[in-house]
Amino acid sequence: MAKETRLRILKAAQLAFSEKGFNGVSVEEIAEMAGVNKAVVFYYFPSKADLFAAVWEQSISELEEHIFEEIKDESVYLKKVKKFLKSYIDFVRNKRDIMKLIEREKVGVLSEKNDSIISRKLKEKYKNFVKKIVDLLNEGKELREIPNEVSAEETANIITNSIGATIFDPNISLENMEKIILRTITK
Amino acid sequence: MAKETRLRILKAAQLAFSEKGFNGVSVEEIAEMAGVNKAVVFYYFPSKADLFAAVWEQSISELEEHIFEEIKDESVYLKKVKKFLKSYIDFVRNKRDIMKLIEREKVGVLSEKNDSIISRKLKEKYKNFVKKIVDLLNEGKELREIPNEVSAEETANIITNSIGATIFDPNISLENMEKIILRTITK
DNA sequence: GATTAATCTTACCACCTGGTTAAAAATTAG
DNA sequence: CTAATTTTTAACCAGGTGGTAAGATTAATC
Repeated sequence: MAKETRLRILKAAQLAFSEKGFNGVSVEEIAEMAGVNKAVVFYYFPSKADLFAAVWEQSISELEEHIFEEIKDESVYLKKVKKFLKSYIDFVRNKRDIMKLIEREKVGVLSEKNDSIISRKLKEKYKNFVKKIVDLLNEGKELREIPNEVSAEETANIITNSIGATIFDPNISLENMEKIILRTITK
Repeated sequence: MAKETRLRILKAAQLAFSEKGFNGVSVEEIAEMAGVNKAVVFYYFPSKADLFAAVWEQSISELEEHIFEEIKDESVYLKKVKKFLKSYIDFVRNKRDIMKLIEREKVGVLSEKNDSIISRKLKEKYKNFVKKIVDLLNEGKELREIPNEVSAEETANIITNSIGATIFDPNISLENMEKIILRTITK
């Protein structure tokens, strides 16, 4: 066992939180799923909230890396933005549990009420991800590929909030989503 | 007191659930907010889940009625769809707690694996609301005001998931959102 | 092989949870 | 005014919660 234990707990927590949400799952459940004793969880993570923080940061990172790694070599803007949407959709399809976690906990993370250092960091993490999309869109405006009346912040908001939500409605076609979004941002 | 007690509990629960989510709030908390004894809550609602169900159904109804009441007299399609967006935005602005509740619990309601009669009804309630938007959009396609390549289901998905989410980001301009959505659905 | 450090287990705790019960208070009906 | 009914109260319960303490086991260091 030894060193991979922490990772097993993280993975189990990711799945558990994605299925039942932070408040819907107990540390004992997570421990069972990871095949470890409950106290071991607290050995590796000071509290349930800290465990969640670790899961959140890792989940956003995975999404972020998956999307932006694939488009970084593309220099033709329109191709880049198309690749961006494709890889976003790809992530929703293949990493359903991570996407579900993000969708489920987004509200709790962004909800302004709690202002502890830990929750401010989680908020930051997510906002930073969105900002990268805003930057991508602004790049297109500078290149005159995206019309000026399409504001980047709001478009990024539309993209992030509507693509992820599709996992809760099996009838939604991601291809149609892609088509509509592309239609919206291009002339 | 007497008959209005039930309503006070409902209102308190609506606020409580919107702020902390179903699992994040206890029945005792709700009771305190409503100014009643905890047992009174169980006197009016058989269980916490039933209380939530009542809150959910009422919240969706309020949103639904607010939006569709205002547009039912409009016969010019483009005006109707513009009014629709305006009243949607109006609701987000003025009924923040209800919107927050819907945004927060949407995931839980839609992804509930347990197919109990109660949770199936909640899912149904929300899907029915979305369907009304789909119908509105399809009406526009029949009237040739909305292009065929803009699929109604996916557009409704975009609208419902992105407008509501704005409450968690104070920097998002609802007017810009409106502009973008209008741009998307019209030629 | 002994010492030290890292990891894991068992047992426990105080508190909170949704929910119940039986009786008291308030309201309504006769 | 009294009896029946509705509404509210306080006290309680069994099970679960996040979290802790102390010791046992394993692994690393000398």
